[in-house]
Amino acid sequence: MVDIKALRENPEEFRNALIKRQMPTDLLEEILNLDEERRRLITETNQLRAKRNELSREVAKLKKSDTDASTLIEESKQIGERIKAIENRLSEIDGRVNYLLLSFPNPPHESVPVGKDETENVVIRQWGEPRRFSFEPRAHWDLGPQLGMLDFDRAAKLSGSRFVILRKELAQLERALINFMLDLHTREHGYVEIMPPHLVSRESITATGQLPKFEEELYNTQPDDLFLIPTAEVSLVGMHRNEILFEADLPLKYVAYTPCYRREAGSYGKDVRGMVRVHQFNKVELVWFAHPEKSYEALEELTSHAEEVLKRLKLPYRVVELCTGDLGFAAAKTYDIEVWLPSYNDYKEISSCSNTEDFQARRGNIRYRARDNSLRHPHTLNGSGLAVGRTLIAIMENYQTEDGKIEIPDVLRPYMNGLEVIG
RNA sequence: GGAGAGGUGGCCGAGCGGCCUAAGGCGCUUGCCUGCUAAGCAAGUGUGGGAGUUUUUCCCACCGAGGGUUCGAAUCCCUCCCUCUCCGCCA
Repeated sequence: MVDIKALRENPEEFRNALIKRQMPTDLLEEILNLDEERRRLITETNQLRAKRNELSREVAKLKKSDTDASTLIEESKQIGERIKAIENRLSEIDGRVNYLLLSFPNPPHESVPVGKDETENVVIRQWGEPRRFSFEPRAHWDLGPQLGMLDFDRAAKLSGSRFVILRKELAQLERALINFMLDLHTREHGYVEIMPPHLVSRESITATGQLPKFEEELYNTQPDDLFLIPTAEVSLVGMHRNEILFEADLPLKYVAYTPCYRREAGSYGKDVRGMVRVHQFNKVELVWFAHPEKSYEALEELTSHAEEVLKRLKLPYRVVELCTGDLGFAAAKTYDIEVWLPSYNDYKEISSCSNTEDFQARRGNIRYRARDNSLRHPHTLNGSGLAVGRTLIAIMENYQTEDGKIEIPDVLRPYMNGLEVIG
């Protein structure tokens, strides 16, 4: 959530933020108009309340001295009615302003390249070389079923399209990847491992920014109105909702493995084959609560932690900085990590690392007590470390052999009982 | 699902119609003292909002959430949410 005070004092900056994001600016104008009316009405009710409080004190005095106070009481009553009338209008405005503020995207950081869409993202660095195959490489959606280890048909029977069943060594490899990633981040990168709930309340998921604007992307459960998390970021950030942290404890670094559930409502034509885009996938997620002055260093560090997974798996990747037009709603700055996929003959997103600055902390009322005793919002960062399903795809396709088998990357063999090849 | 208890500042906890401008303690900050640390002593320390000033300030709201009663609510009434204990069911 943006800071209404900052918005009021510097509307031009926020208007530019919307323009850079290729978004209409009408919600900004509406907020400014309502905010002005709101402040006028607040001033008015404050004055009326002050008057009423004064009358009340006098009534108390008169009653003590057994004097008639009916005139004052009558006046006080009338003031009460006026207050109520204004309050009705005020709560209407509050509701609307709040909704608009919750719908306002995070302004991009000044370092973010301005651009209209994903074609203007900037490649920052590249690691490894795509493998040159001496044969025609198979796509994972051919290779998996051939091995009898990916089953899209039965998954569709169970749940519909965009679901997948893993079998045998491929299921085991998915589990190995999860453990490998968790071990790396907890043992070498200093993260605290969390196993959080996958069902969260409306309030929790509003804090991270998925609500109120993107409800159609979420699975909602009734009658409890709980949401299946689209990413563990929701649970990890939400953990500290309405809390006051200690400055000395920052940064807090969490890692969690969870499944992620996404309706993929707007993506009917995209990635229709295979398990690149499915409604349920596993992910290991990294989240930081960082000191505001150190959050951009933190973003570099977090991104490097995600990259380290790919380096150890020896999977070629590149890091892309998203331009303003492609930036997610809650992010001030984002690096996407893209892994090489032979089936796409291109790099494909496998991690997205973002600094949301105080955007989520504000929405979630997460603060910390600074050394001078003041309260401030920490910055929150999140990144996949990594999307497990897509990592599995990358291994299948990049490590495949001519006879349709899959070599197991060295670092995963201890997690596979020493197995070297699948198939 | 049933019965009971409870939700008050960063934390613990008192208050149960106007003297609450929320006691007291812990913690935290600063200073003093001090081989270091700890202890001790002193002072300070709630949040949010509005108006003004940009140094000093004034006003309003907030005691789980929302309604209600009242001239006036942390305090009384209603609804809801959450936590804990016990019972039932259950992996």
